[in-house]
Amino acid sequence: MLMFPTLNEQMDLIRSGAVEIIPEDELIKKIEVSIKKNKPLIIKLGCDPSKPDLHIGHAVVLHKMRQFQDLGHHAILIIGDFTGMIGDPTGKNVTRPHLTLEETRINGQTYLEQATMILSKDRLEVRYNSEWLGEMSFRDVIELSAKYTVAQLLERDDFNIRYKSGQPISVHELLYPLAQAMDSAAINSDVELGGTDQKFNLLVGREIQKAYGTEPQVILTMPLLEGTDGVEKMSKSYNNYIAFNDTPRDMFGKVMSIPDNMILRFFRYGARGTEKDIKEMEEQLKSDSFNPRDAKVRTAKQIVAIYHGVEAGENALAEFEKIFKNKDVPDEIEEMRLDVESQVQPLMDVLVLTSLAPSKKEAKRLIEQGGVTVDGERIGDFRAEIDLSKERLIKVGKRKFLKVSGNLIDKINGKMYQ
RNA sequence: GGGUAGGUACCGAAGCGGUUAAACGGGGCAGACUGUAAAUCUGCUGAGCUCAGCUCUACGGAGGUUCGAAUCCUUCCCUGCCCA
Repeated sequence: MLMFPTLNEQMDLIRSGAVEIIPEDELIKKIEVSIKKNKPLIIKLGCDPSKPDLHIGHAVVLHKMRQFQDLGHHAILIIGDFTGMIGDPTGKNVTRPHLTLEETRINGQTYLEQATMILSKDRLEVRYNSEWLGEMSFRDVIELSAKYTVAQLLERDDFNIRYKSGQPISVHELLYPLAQAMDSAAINSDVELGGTDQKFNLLVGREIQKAYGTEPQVILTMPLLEGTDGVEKMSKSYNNYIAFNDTPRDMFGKVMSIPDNMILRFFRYGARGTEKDIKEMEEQLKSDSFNPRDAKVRTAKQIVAIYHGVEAGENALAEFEKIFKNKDVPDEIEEMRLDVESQVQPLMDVLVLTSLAPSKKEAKRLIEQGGVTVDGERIGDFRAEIDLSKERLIKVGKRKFLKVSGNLIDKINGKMYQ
């Protein structure tokens, strides 16, 4: 038999880090009923499978979902395979390309794999919204859209801005919030989680649930974590993200690159810092004798540990110190063998063939700017050649390392020598 | 349906017949510096080559005028706004 923590215990944990809970008293009531009837709440989190690469910004809300699971509630992850075909309006004036159902399905699977790095697999249900949205007839859609008005939809900030500034809004984009709201009605969610940018959509869910005669969900919003630049929100398009699938080394380095004033935020929302630890770090950062770098290291280690384990966090730290403090080379460097007709190759070509540079022009620039090192020796002449008969260590910029060697092949019949 | 304003490189935005691979800003990359992959400063930022030079591709698409077009003309596509 399940035992739920007390109301206060639940609320303390649920409130921590949340921006808004609307309306909070309804949540309290729901939890009270849940404890009394010993019945878990249904917690909804929708995800957009058009972008299957999760980053730490997405993690904020997943961590919250996990807390609900730990409290004994039932998590439903909705993969928006159907809505993915529409694409959530991003506020950008470009309407995004639509994906096919198959594509969104594949992405959804990838998404799930990553999400379960944070979510528990117990008390987790995964639903695809094509299940109900795909079944709706045009009549159903009209019925649904009759329950909401254009003016209400235009209240949404990004619609509003686009409308006022004369940028296009397609009708299907307007329909998106309604589709998402339909999900809530379909699964009877008690609580829906989302980033603060989702507030509008989440609230529409309440209205639509009421319109279909079910108890409205409570919405809980989490902040949007800024990216490594500390300015824009974390997003792939700003290239300021830390992906779940980043290597420990990259993850660590990226955390180390955040501005000092972001340390606490990353610690709380990215590293899952407890209230107690956050307080402690806050005090430390206030003291002059404390080096903010140490707080960053702690945050970085903890974040790496979530995705790669504690040991990986320690190793990443060691590597980082090696590369940047001691300007040394990392322990593990990727190796690559190139098929060549001659062991002596122009360095520029090698850079392009190994994808260290995207084009020969770019390779030339890198060399001329002194960004390329072979076996520790800086090469300044873009015409330089490199002998690949033994393994060479090429370094491009501060943090790209590659061991390259040549693999002689016969041009005529493609046979390998060696 | 009528009128009108637009569509420029990764993004924003100049240019409105030649000296424009296209000002400026952001972003990105490299170098110096640093606790730091932060901040700051400097440089670079379409591609290929027999590389202080040459060639090709590029200003929504397709044609045309011209010695020469992102810039002028025709036409098509896309978008905003106003009127109906």
